[in-house]
This record gives sequence, C-alpha cells and structure tokens, in this order.
Amino acid sequence: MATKETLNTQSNDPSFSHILDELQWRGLVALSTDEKELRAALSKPITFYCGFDPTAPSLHLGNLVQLLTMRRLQLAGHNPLALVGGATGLVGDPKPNSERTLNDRETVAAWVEKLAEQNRRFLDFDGKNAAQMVNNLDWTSEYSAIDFLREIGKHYRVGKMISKDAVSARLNSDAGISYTEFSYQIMQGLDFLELYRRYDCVMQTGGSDQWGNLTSGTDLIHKVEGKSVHLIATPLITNADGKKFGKSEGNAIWLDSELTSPYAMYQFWLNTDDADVIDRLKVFTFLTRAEIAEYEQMVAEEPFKREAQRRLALEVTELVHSKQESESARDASLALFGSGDLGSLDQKTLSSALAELPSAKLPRGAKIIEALVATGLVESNSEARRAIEQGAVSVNKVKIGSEDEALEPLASMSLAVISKGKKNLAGVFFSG
RNA sequence: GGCAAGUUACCCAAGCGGCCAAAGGGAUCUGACUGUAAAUCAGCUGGUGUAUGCCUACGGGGGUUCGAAUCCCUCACUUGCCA
Repeated sequence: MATKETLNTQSNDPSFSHILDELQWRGLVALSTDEKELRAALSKPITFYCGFDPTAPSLHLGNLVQLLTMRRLQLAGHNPLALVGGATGLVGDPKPNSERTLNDRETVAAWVEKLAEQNRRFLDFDGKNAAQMVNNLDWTSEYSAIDFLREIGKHYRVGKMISKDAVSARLNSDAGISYTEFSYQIMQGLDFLELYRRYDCVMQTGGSDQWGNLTSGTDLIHKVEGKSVHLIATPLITNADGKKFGKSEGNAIWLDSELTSPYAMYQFWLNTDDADVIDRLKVFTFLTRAEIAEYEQMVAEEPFKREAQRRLALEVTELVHSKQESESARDASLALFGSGDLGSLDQKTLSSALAELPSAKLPRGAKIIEALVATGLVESNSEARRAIEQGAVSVNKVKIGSEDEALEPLASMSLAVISKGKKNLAGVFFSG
C-alpha cells in the first residue's frame, strides 16, 4: 500500500515512559479494567485485539480512533489482532434506538473484505510484532446451536445481560429488541475467549459505548478459564458544541476515498472548532506532547491563523490517504479559498484543484440549474432553484442572482467553478 | 394464545373526515457577522416548475365516502398487561 512509508514514520512520544501514560494523556482511555494490573500487563509485550463489524462498506472516523489506538500499542511493542466481524456483522449489535435490518450474507462477506483491506493500511502486518487479521466467522460457524447454548450460553445470566446499557436502552424504547441482537454480547464474549485460547490474547480495546460487550468477554474468560484479562475503552469523540463528531452535512466521513474524497477529508479537519482542535491532534496524529503544546499556544494567541487546524488536516489526510493526496487536497483548498480571484490562477493549478472536487462534463451553454444537479451539489432542480433564490450559488466566485444567468467558463479556459454556499464547490468542464 | 395501545417526513412528535405536502421541536442546509471557527440573528427544507395544476407521501393491502393521515376490514411489526 501507498501508506507503508507513512507507517514507517510513525512513533510514540519518547517522553512517556509507559504506553498507558501516553494513551491517557491523549485522552484515549475512558474506561479500563483495573489500572494497576493493566499497567503491569502492558510492561511486557502482549497480544490484544479490537473488533470491527461490517455494517457499511467502509470504516469511518469513529473506527479510526480504534485503529490509531491499536497502532500506538503496536508501536509500544504489543501484538495487534484486527478482528473483522464476519459473524457478528450477520447478527448486528444493538443500536440505542432501533433494530438493525439484517444484511444478506454476500453483502456482509464483501464488506468484511473491504474492512480487512482498510485495516492493512493502518497497522503494520510485517516485522517482529506484526498485526494479524482474524475473522470471528472462523470459529462461530462451526458451533451448532446446541453447543452454543450448552457451552457458552450457560455462562450468561439473563439478569445481567438485560442490565447492560445497550440492551436496557432498547428494552425501554419503542423499538424493543430481538433475541438476535440480545445475543450479540454473547458472541462478542465468545470472540475474546477464542482469541485468548488461540493467540493468548489478553486485552481488548474498543469504544466506551461498547463497554457492555467488552466486559462480556472478560467475564466469560474469568468463568471458563479462571483468568483475568484486560480492557481499554476509548471515549466517544464528541464536539465542544455537542454536535456529533465525524459527520459533515449529516453524512459520515469515511476512510474510503471513493466515499469521502481526500479533499473532503481535508476540509472536514480544517473546519475543526478551536475548542476541539487540540484534543483532535492528540487523538488523531502522532505529534508529540511538545509539538502539540506549541499548537495549543498558537490557538490561544492567534486562533484566526488556524495553524493547528491546517496541521491536523494535513496529518490526518496523509494518514488516511497518502502524503501526495494530502498535499493535493491542501493545494486545492488554498487555490479555491485563497485569493478569491480565480482568474489569477493558471489553468494547470486550477485544473488540478478542480480534480479534487466533484465535477461534471456539460455542453457549452448548459443551464446553471443543470450544473448544480449534475455536479451533485443539489439533489433536485427545486433544490437548485431554492439555493439560487437564497443567494447561495456562485459561478467562478461571482454570485448568481437569477437562474437564467449564463454559465460562463472562466476567462479563456474551458472550465468553471460552481459553488453552493461558501464550502461546497464543484467543477464544470465544458465539452464542445 | 387473549386483551389493550401504537406505527406520521432525517429524528422526536401533533393532527383523528375537507381549511393537510401535514403544527411544534431537534437536525441538516442557506444568508448576515467572521477566521472556510464558535456564538447569535434570519430564512429554506417531497418532486415537477408557475399550473388556484399534476405526481408522490402519514406501516402494507383492500374497502366506505363527492372527499381519508383521519372511519371500517385485513396483514405485518412494536409496546404493555394477562396466560
């Protein structure tokens, strides 16, 4: 993968003497099992795992928190197992408000492949403490219902299962909960047990919203094997303004460049709130404590320069995509937002900037409305008209007053920049 | 298995024969102010495009009626109580 070189540049901050100290400083430990024991366990190389369920064709920023936590642990000498939920994805973990719709087996299997592929870009699968990929379908598919109920189910008390947040929230909601989703915690417990047996895996990491499912495994191992194993739960990343983190225009930010372009990724991070940017640098970059302290000062003294946001955007875009794509995204952002005068840019700069944006090929003389729809800036003609009425639409940075105005190419070029609002830009390439 | 209540747009939720493309929140989007920030204020939010039109939409299907989100039947799902 193109990001192998990026992996090689990563390291933990040597100013921390214990990996747990660094994780805590980065705000990555929301909950954990007994800290003393955890600290002791982490002082020598251990094997740990984190699971990713195939609920979509790509991982998103929430998963990136997990991936980076795993990577930091790997850099500290521990052995990561990246688990893809070929089995748990067929069942579905309980969401707080609604029952999931089951995806068919082919879809889940295809998504498993995609998630596995993405995992390979964030962890090192070569070298001395190489990561390994595991799929829980490998050990669950061989269980018969009877074996499952006798060997695993017997260790679970319904009272305790019901009291877990994810389940009780659903029991108290209108949606209720199916037996299928109710059983999810048992499957996750089984995963940990199997990995403990097969790989001597003694720690699991995951999101704090999964705490109930994480403890399912430690409890099971304690009962069956009489051993204490460990957990680290990362906090749910939230924004200072209370809005959901990791969404842009209501859509998730995906790690797959087909779903979220490097440019969109860069823009997302560039728009990080001042109040959040330092926390984000800690969680999503490998900058050291000292470097981040410098940015903290910059944010306090000259927030309008947005140095921290720029660095954050560049770093994370490189991490998720590549150095080259990250720099292109940055250059495109500078070109399109910078001077305000697109005419001063040469065709080459502008073309490469537009390549980062959604775009459409249209015949000369096409209507502005057509361009808005064709580029995907709006979803319907009505929405396009509404946007124009609201004064949201510009062509080549010049505001459009009426839908009848001509869609002119920029200067002597055969392209135009069309925008809805300040941040939604698209390119139009004229043919003929 | 029985009884009761419920299923409304992205989410919550009102409406209980015509004035319903559906109140009110929330969320997204847009404008102003700014730093591509936050906060604040304002506006939009089914489609078609200009027709007091038409199409689609109040869980699915069927019916009553000039007219149904609203009444009836039926199916599915959800919740609660009883078994």
